[in-house]
Amino acid sequence: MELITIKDIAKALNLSTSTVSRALRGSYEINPDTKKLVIEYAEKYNYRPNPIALSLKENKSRSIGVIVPEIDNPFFSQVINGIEAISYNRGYHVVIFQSHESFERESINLKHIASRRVDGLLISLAGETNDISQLKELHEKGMPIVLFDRVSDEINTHKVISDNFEGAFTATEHLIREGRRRIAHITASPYLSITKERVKGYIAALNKYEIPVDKAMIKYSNYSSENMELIIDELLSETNPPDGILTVSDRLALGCLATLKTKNITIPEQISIVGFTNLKAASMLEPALTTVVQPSLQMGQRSAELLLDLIERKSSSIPTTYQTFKLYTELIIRDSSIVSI
Amino acid sequence: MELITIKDIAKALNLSTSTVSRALRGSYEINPDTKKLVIEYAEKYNYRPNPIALSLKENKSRSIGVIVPEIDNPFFSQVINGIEAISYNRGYHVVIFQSHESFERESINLKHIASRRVDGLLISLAGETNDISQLKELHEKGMPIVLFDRVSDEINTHKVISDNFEGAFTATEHLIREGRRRIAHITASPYLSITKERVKGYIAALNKYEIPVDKAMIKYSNYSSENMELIIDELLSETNPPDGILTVSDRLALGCLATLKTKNITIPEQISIVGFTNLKAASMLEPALTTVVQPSLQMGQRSAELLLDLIERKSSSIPTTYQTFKLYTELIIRDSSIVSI
DNA sequence: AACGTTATCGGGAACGTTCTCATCAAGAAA
DNA sequence: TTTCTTGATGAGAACGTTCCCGATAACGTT
Repeated sequence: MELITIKDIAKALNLSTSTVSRALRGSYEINPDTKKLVIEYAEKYNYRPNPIALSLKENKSRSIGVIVPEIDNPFFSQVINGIEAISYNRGYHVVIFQSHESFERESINLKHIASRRVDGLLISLAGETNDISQLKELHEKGMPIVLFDRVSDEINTHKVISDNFEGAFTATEHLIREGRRRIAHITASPYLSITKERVKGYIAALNKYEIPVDKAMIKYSNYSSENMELIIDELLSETNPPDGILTVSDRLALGCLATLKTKNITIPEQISIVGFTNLKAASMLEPALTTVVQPSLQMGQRSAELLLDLIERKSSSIPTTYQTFKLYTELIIRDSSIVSI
Repeated sequence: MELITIKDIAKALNLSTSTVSRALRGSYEINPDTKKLVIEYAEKYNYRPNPIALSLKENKSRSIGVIVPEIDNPFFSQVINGIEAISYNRGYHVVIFQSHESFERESINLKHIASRRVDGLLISLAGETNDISQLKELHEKGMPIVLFDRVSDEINTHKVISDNFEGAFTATEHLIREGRRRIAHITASPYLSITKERVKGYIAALNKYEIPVDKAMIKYSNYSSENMELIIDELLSETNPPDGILTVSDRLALGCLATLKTKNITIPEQISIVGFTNLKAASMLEPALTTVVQPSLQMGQRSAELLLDLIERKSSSIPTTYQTFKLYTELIIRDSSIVSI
């Protein structure tokens, strides 16, 4: 029932714990006979080293923490998939935390992590988060941290992001080339890096085609559906309503689509839509949704690799120069944005 | 930079570790002045108890392991969401493992978990898994385990499942009432409990309406899309091809829909479709997909509650009688299965 | 004056490992 | 013979806590 320990083996075999420990890890200075004896006994009674004792001794847990806004979100669950794959291969465990877009919740999670049950941290900032001093402090205390997707300039460490500017630019340009001139942009929390970068890409595309930028066409949304209803209403009641919408995130794209449908607005005829989303069902939506897809799996893999390198390098105290890795997005054009024929 | 320990405090304040420890946990037998001194010092230098040391001492980690086939799957990510919510509230951490439907991978994960870095285990079996002796052994060794969704009769512990029989029965009956008489069933691995129960529900519905059961209409699939292509081809090349399909799981429903579309088969006219899926986009698919939705979030919550109760009861060694909790499914009827008007 | 209380505190074992130092016998070199 | 290697093993500290036992002083009781 209970797991056997090195002490138990030592007692049973009339050896010292030192000898057993060495025999188990195949030290050369142990008599082959003794070694065999110990190993066979360990085998027989299914000895497993206690990872917690190891952790205490070596002051590391071989596990990493991951804080995401929402696990039940295709983008993030794909990222976590990537993280898990790499971590698994390198012998680390993945401990999941959700911030639910809440600063307070994120803060509490960080506190847990600060009492280092984990060797490193992978985090994508919550929508509410405007102050990352706690994260910085943790980093300064020596915790290896890699930020992904929703990052911050205020902290100097590795970051892995999508090329949000390019993605938004290309998507907006596509809408323009399809003849749209009044393009709205529904995006997430204004604090988020992804938001800022995408807004920039959106504006840059408008500028390139000399289309005036109208602040009223840029809407910041949290993720509730009532909110989406409100936003769409606002946009439609403009004297000059939009003929195209660029939407950010899986949830917003879906919400936007649903809301427009209830209002019997034809897509793409009346309004074209492009989403930033990793929905696998995007091609089978009605209408098939044009989307900017992000390399979510790769983002998870890359982030995990960087973090684990950081963790393992830390011990050898090689100084590191931090970098920001930008992954390419891809615009997949489908019915929701094809007007011209 | 480094975290401070009780020893550090003791040294700095010229006290013993015992006193510091007691002061920190507010023991009555400590002089209020001393207590105040210690607490202020701890506060100032941001003392955090080392959870690993606690774990070693108390022989528990305050974290639970979760093994799911695939985290990047709406159903499971919703379940994990529920698990995380409960665990968070009760002060436990969630460690994620994926089996990728592979028995070997599941087995390796179980091995990791066996060297108990976790206090309990939540698991949904892999599609390949036919032999759960390892899981049973782990359970017999005293590891609290709760199975969810994909369970097994061979192990006696708490289980949380959807009413798969009822779900499949209702869905099949719905197709029959819509006039379908030749109903195929595309399902998952034959080893899985969910598969067996749903097949039973499907057959029971056919029996009720005295429709003959044709083994050729029941297809077991893994999750690759080539496989789906093959299955659909087989079904269509029957002398008596199906006019309705009941599909299990998010992935299969989506794959089935996509494949039928490429073959230009009209839904629901030529073939009606009902999926077992938790896709949020189901209502916006083309056509809107009739689905049996499972209470995934609740399943996660319930499972976590049961497991944590088990863990905390274990210490007081109150004997437990194990139960299987069945959660209700809901059939949401949409365009993909409505023929009659 | 001898003893019991009470209030505070310290010593040290224990959790499971690893690792640094011994220790000790046997054989080799002087 | 004496000293030096070499091979094989054990003792014990350390990682950070908690907790069981004392220990010590300052009192109060007889």
